[in-house]
Amino acid sequence: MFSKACEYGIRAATYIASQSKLSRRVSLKEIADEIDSPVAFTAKILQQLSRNKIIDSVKGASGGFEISRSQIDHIKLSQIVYAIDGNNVYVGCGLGLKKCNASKPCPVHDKFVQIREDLKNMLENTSLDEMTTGLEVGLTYLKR
Amino acid sequence: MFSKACEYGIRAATYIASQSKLSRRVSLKEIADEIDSPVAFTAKILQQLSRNKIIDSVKGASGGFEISRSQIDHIKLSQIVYAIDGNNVYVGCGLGLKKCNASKPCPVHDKFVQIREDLKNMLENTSLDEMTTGLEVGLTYLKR
DNA sequence: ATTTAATAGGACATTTTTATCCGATTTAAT
DNA sequence: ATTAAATCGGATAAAAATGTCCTATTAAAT
Repeated sequence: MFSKACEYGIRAATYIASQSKLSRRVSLKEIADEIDSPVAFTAKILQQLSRNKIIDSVKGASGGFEISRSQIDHIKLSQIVYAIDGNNVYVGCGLGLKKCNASKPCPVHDKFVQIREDLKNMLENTSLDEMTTGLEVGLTYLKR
Repeated sequence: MFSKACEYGIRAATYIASQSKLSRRVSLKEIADEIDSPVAFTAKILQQLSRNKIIDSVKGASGGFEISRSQIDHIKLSQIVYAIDGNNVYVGCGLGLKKCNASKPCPVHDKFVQIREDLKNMLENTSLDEMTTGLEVGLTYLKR
C-alpha cells in the first residue's frame, strides 16, 4: 500500500505528536527506538517531513523534533503520505496504465476508483491527534 | 497497490482470457504487445501463472498460452494477485507492524481492515470473464 | 530426420528502494 | 571559547524489484 519510508513517516509523526502533547521534544534516536525503525533511514524521512512543514526540527544540543499543538489537530495522514509517496496511492491506475481514466478505462477502473476514494477519504479525515488517542491509554501501538 | 509484475499478470491473464473465448491461443510476443509490457519480464510472469494453474502453456511450434473456457468463469483476480504478490495486499499492517492485530493494533488498524476487506471482496468477486466483457466491445483497454 | 517456432529456465544487468556512514553545521551548557 | 549533543546533507552500500539475454527443451510441419 505505502512504501516503507511512508510507513515509518506516519509512525514517526504519530510518536512525535504524542510526545509534543506532553511538551516533550524528542530526538531522532528516541523516535527510531520507539517506532522500531532504522535510525539513519528515519533521519532522512524526518528531513522530508520537516521540509514539508509537517514536523518542526530544532538543531543543536537539546534539539530534536516536535509538532506544535495547533498543528497536531489539523495535520492529516493524507499530508504525510503525499509528502513521502506523492499522490500515486490514490490516483494511479490499479493495473498500471499510464492514461487510465473514465473515458478510456482499464477493466477495473470503476472498482478501483471506489476503493481509492475510500482510502483517500480515510487519510484525509484522520488527524495526527486522532492517531495519538489510543497510544496514550495503551490501546494502540507503534512497534512490532 | 500491486507490484508491476502483478499488474502485468492481471493484464496478461485478461488478454489471454479474451482471446481464449475466441478459441485463439496466443504467443508471448503477442501478449506483451497487446498489454504493452516488456517481453522477457512478461515471460517470467506467465511462467508463474502457469505453475499456479491459472493459465495453460503449450510448448513447441504453434504453442502459446490459453485458458480453458470453464476456468475463465471461475478464476478470480484474487487468485492472480495471490500467485504473484502473495497475500500481503490484504493482510499486512498499513503501518508495517509485523504483529498488528485486533488485540495489539496500530492506530489505524480498524480503518485499514475496512479498506483491505473491500479490496479483498472486490478481487474475490471479479472473475476473468468479467474482466473481458468490456474489452470485447471496446469499452475498456489493457494498454496506455 | 531436420527445421522452425514456440515456451522454460538459469544467469546476468539495471533501476529503485531501503539502509548506512561520516563530516558539516547548529546550539545549549560549561 | 570550548565542548557536547543534536540535526543536515552528501556519498555510499545493500537489497529488492524490474528487466534482459541466452541456451535448452518441446512439438508441429516439412
